[in-house]
Amino acid sequence: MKSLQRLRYFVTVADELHFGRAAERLHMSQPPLSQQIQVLETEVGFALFDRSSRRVVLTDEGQALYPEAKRLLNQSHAFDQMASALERGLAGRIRVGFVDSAAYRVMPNLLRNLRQQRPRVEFELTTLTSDLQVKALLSGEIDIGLARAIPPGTTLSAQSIHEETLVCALSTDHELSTRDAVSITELRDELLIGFNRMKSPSLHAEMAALFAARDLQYDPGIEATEYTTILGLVAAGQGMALVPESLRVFRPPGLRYVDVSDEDATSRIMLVARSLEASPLTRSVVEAASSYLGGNPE
Amino acid sequence: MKSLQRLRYFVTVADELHFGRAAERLHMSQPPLSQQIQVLETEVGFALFDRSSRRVVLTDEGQALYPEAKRLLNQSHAFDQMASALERGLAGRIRVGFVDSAAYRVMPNLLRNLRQQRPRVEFELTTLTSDLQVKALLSGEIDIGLARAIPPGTTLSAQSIHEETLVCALSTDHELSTRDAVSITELRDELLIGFNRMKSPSLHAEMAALFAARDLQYDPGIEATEYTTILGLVAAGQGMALVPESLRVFRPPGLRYVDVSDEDATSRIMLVARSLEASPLTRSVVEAASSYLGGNPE
DNA sequence: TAAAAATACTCCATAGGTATTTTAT
DNA sequence: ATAAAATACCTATGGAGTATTTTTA
Repeated sequence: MKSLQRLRYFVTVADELHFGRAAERLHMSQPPLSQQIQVLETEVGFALFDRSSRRVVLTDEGQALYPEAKRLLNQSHAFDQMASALERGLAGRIRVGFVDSAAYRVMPNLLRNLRQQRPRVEFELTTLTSDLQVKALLSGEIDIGLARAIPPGTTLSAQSIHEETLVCALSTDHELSTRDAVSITELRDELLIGFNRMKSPSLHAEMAALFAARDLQYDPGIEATEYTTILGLVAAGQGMALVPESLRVFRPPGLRYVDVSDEDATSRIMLVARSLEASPLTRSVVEAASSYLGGNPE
Repeated sequence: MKSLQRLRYFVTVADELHFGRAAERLHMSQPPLSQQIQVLETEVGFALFDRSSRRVVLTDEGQALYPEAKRLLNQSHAFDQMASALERGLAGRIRVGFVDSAAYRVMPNLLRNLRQQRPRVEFELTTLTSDLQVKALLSGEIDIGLARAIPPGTTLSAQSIHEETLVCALSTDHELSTRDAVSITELRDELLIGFNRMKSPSLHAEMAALFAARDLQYDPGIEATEYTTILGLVAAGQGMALVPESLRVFRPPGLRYVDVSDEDATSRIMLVARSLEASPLTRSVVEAASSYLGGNPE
C-alpha cells in the first residue's frame, strides 16, 4: 500500500456510495477524489466501484477489500494513539528505585494506584538504599526513586510522599520493653544499632539531627545497611534501634516494639527524580504519584 | 499516521541503527532519510533516535513505538496480499449453481478439491436445474454452473467435468429386473418416466437424441423435474427410467438398478460459465476445476 | 582526522484545486 | 434536462537527489 490517505478515500466513498458527498466529508472537491480512487484502482489492479452518474456500488472485489482497508486504518489509528500517549508521558517503561523498607506498605499501595492512573506505563522496580538511589538517578540508571533521606544540594527534585512515626525496637529482655512508650532522651545510655555512616550517610545524618536537637550524641555501636538486618540484631539482643513503624510487620521472637513519644520522631519517604531533563514519562508519573499523595489508610 | 513510507524508514533505521546503511537498504541517499526521520519525529512529537556521528540508538519512546510501527506495516502487507489475491482471482466469493443429482458425488468431490486449490475463495451454493442455471448465469445470479445439459447457441463456455454411465432404474416386479444388463432398444415398448420437456428441455433433448440414434421415439409417459422424484415414481411401480449411475446411492424398497449395455448411454456434467465478461475470480475457479477434471475415483 | 549525520539547495512527481465535458436516467 | 462522475489543466507541496558542512569519538 502506497498511501493511507487514498485508503481513507476508498473507505469514505464505500461508506457514502456517492463521490460528491464523500468529497464533502473529506473536505476536498470531487474531481481529485475521483482521480485518487482511479489511482487506487490501477494500484490494486481491479475496479473498486461500479459507477454511473446515478449509482455507485462496490464491486465484489471492492467489497472483499473493504474490511482489510478498515483494519489497516484502525491499525494506523492505534499507532497515532500510541505516539500521542508516549508524547504525553502516558505510556512507556519507567525504572523505579526504592528503599527496601518501602517494600511492605508504601510501594505496594503507590504502585497499585499508579497502575490505575497510568495503565499503559510499565514499571521496572529495583531496591536501592536512599544514597544509591541518588547516584542511580544522576547516572540515569533509574528515573524515579523512593528514598527516606536525600543529601542536600543535589539537582534532584524531591517531595514527601509518605510520613510515618518511628518506633523503638528492643529485646523482650530489656527493662524498657514493658513500657507503653519511651522518649528519645531515655535512650541516652542505650546501645544503639543504626545505619552505616559510609554507605547510608543521609539516613545516618537524619538520625543524628534528631538526637542533636536534644543535645544528645547519635553514635550507634553497630551499623548495618538494611532495616531487616538491624531488626535481626535487635532480636539477637545486640542493642535497640529506632525504625519506621511499618517495619512492625516483622515480628521475630525475642523482639518487641515500643512507641516513641517524641512528636518529631518520624521518617518520611521522598519521591525523587531528576528535576531538569526529566522525560515527559517521568514528569507524568511523578505527577500521578503526587496526586495520590499520602492516601495511605491505616 | 501520514505516510507508511516514513514508517518503513523508521523501522529500517531502527533495525540498522545506522543512517547510511539504512539508506542503502532503502535504495536512497542518506540526507533525505535523515530528513524524513526528522519529519516523523516532529509528527509524533518526540525524538525516535539519540544520535551522534558515531552512535545511533533508539530512545525509550522510539523503542516503545517500534512494535506498533511493525504491526502497521504488517497490516499494510496483508492488505497488499489480499489485493493481489483478489486481482488474480485467488480470493473472493463465487456463486455456484448445480443440479441436484451432482449433490451426492460430483459436487462434494469437486468442492473438496477447489477449497484446497483456492483456500481464500468462499463458495455460495444453490441447486438449480440445468436450464435454470443457464438463465441464472446470463442474468448474473450465479457465476458458475454444474449442469447435465446445456442448450446449444448460448454465449456460455462449457466443458465436461465428469462423465458417468446411465443405468436403468426399474421396479423389482419388472421382468427385466433380474437381468445383468439391458439395451436401450429393449425399452422400446416400456413405460418411461423422464424429464419435463418444458422445465428441462435440454435434458429431455439429450435423452431424445439417445433414442433417435436407434430410430426410437423418446416419449416419457410421466414427467418430473428431479431425479429423486423420478426414482420415487419408479419405486412406486409407475414405470422405468434411465438415470446416471451415481443415483444408485438411492435404494428405496421395490427399486432395482440394471446396467445399460449401450456404450453411448452416458450423462456428462458440464462446468458452465459466462465465456465473455467472466471475472478473474470466475476464470481462476474454472481453471482450478478444469485442472481437477475427472479425478473421481470409483 | 575521519566517519557519519545534518544542512542547504534544486528538481520533479503528485495531490489537490477550478473549469468544463460526458454520461445516464 | 439534470445530477453526478469524468476529464483537462494548473499550482504548489514535499520527497528525493547532489554538494557541502558540522559534529564527535
